[in-house]
Amino acid sequence: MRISTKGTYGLRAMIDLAMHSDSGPVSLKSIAERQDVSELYLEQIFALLRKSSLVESKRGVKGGYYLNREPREISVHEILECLEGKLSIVQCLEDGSEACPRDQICPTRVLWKRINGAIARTLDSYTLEDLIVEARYREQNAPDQEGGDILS
Amino acid sequence: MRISTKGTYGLRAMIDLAMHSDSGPVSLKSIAERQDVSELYLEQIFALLRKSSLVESKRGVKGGYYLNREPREISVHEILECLEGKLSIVQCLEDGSEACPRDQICPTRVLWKRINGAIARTLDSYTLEDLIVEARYREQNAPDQEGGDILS
DNA sequence: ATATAATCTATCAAACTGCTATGTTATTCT
DNA sequence: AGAATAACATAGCAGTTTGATAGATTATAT
Repeated sequence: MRISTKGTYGLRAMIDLAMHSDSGPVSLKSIAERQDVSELYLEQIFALLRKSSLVESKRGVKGGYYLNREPREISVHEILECLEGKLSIVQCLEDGSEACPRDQICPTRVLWKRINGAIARTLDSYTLEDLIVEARYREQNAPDQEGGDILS
Repeated sequence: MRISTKGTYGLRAMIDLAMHSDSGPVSLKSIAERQDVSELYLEQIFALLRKSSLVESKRGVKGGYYLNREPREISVHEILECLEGKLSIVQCLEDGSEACPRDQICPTRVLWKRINGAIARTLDSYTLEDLIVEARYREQNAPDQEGGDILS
């Protein structure tokens, strides 16, 4: 299964959320603005994150979302599985997939399992905190985009 | 990018082709029967394999396809890329994808690249020959399915 | 000549993706 | 109390992809 915008937006939103949660709940509106994605689409994404208890919410004015655990206690794997379902490079090894009649003789099954394993291991090795560190680093070292105003 | 049936059928078909190419070209009809997939669909798949020179063909009676190289000289990666295009877990790192305006600051990019790398490395480590060995092994050790006739 | 099998082009239904639209409910602030 | 804010819920929808099918043409062995 390829990771769709649901997963990529969601992960970026979680990083954004973590980086802006010093002063209470973070509204989807603010995340949507900073990340330049549809707020309505984010709503759907956060509905899933909430169901998996990765975030909690507070309604009304000054409301918004906040993380339910420390960033270093949240693996990227968890976030993506919550949004995309069990990740598998092929459909036949996916969660709800009906049993393949060829599974006993299929010579490619081993291969797909290895790839799924490699993906899972990579995702498990990253926590949300790791990505926050990465984000902060990039913030500092990014080419200055504000300066663009002057140059035309 | 998830690997679709195009890739999985194609890979299985290549294994099948390799295992039955002792006596000249192998027809798609025979592959389709053995692998239980649509012959017309296989045609589209083999059109791609031929364009990438992984197979060659001979028309007419006694015609069919044959491998252009030895199975151990053909990596699974090649076969799948030929059928699915450059494999990437996310669209933004895909081949024809337009440059992401956020690529300099995106904290998740590293992660996707790692996963793509892990997938590529796994696929590179398998040749068609490896899968043939796997297939022969499974052929021998599979639960006897012919016996089913007797038991109703 | 006939049967076989590749080759080519077009079409298509169903599913998925990436949204948008339209509300309703809860909470804070004035 | 009332207005503004923001989560929550459900429905719809255009565009793309997927997994084929259909029909016709060309090449080759017997």
